[in-house]
Order: sequence, then structure tokens, then C-alpha cells
Amino acid sequence: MKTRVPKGFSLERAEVAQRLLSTRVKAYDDFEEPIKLVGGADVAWRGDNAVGCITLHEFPSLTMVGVSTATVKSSFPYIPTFLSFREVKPLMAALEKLPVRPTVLFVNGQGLAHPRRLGLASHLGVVADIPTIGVAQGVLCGRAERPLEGVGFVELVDEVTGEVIGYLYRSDERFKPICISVGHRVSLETALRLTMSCIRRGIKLPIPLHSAHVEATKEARRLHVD
DNA sequence: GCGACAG
DNA sequence: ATCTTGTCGC
Repeated sequence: MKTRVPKGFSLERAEVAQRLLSTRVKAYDDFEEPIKLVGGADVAWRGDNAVGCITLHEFPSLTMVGVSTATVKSSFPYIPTFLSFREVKPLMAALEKLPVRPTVLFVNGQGLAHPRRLGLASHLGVVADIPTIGVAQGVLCGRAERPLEGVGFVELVDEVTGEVIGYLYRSDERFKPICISVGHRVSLETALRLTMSCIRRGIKLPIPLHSAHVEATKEARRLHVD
């Protein structure tokens, strides 16, 4: 059975909610230093079941020291710009199972680089009140300040307001650039710097996200098919 | 109307 | 996202 928009749910009102929640995003550094623990958050699917996963890694070694997964029934379909309504629940559930929280959490998706400034990373960061950085494998909105050639980064600019909403970053010629943006309680510069320090040779995503994806997928495959 | 569109 | 093995290339 396909997951549909809940009865009585209005996308127009959801947009209003996104703009409202977005006003609570803190785009400046507000976390304990020095950073000793970072985390990765991702969701894998198995039919209508969502597996939220959070991994914990020592920083700066990035050694994985913990994993938490939580499986919940899908309650919302995938609709571009409304991804958080589908994935915040499983991630919150996985977060609540952790004995300790990471100082900063990388989230698979956009942060402020979203039409109404509330991508999954920002939504999760605000409701869980945890510092987050959004790292997506593609752009949802905005355009590169200038073409990104080879390795490096360029600013992602909102075509309407002209504001810098993130960075496109490529660590290896073979990869398509990743999109980095502020999630919550982290400045854009810190988001870029921290993401770069968690990148390892041959792997496109920062290690915490790479690991969270592997662990979430592993757990999802253990579930029975619907 | 047409194309784009995180996961 | 997910269904899926090998294969081409740096």
C-alpha cells in the first residue's frame, strides 16, 4: 500500500510550518568545543518501513564508536521539498535511543539550502535542538556562484535573494559535487570546514554519513519484505 | 505549459 | 530511496 498524504493534511499549511520552524534555525556556532564526537544520520527504506540510523564517531580520528537504529512505519510520501515530513520521525527515534549525543550531527539532506529554508537537517536540528550540518548529493535550489572545475568548492547562491545558502564541494574529480549547508547551531563556514575534515580519500561523503548509510541499509535488508 | 526536483 | 552483477576506467 502506497503511503499517501495524511487526510486533512495541507501542503500549503506545511509550507507555513516550514517557514515558521525556519525562523528558529541558528546559523552560527553554538556547540561545545573542542569537538570530541560527531555523528551521521541517514534513513534506509524497506517497503513501507523506514530505518533511521545515527552513527557516532570519535573526532578527529573518525573511529566509529556507536550505532543506533529505529524502524518505524512510513507515514508520509516522498515529495520534493517536504522530505523532512517523511524522515524526521525515524531519525528522532534513533536519536532517542543513543546514550550520548554527538556534538555535531551530519544529516543526509539539505539544511538551509531549501526553498523555505527548512531541509531535513534543519528540521531535525531544531526539533531535537542539536547542532546539525546538511550534506546532500544533489542541489534542491540555488545555483553555483561560478562553475566548479576539478577539486574544490564554490558558493551556492539563491537565485532570487542572492544570499549564499551553501557550498558545492568536490574532493575528487570522479565525484559529482556534494551540497553542504547549515543545519542548525553551526555557521556555514564551520559546516564547510568540518565536512572537509571528515572526508577521507576515495569516499564522496563525510565518513559519518557514509557509515550511517551503510548501517541503515544493512539493518533495512534484515527486515522482512512487505 | 515545460522542466526540475534532497531521499 | 529501492530492484540488482558485472564491468569500464582512473
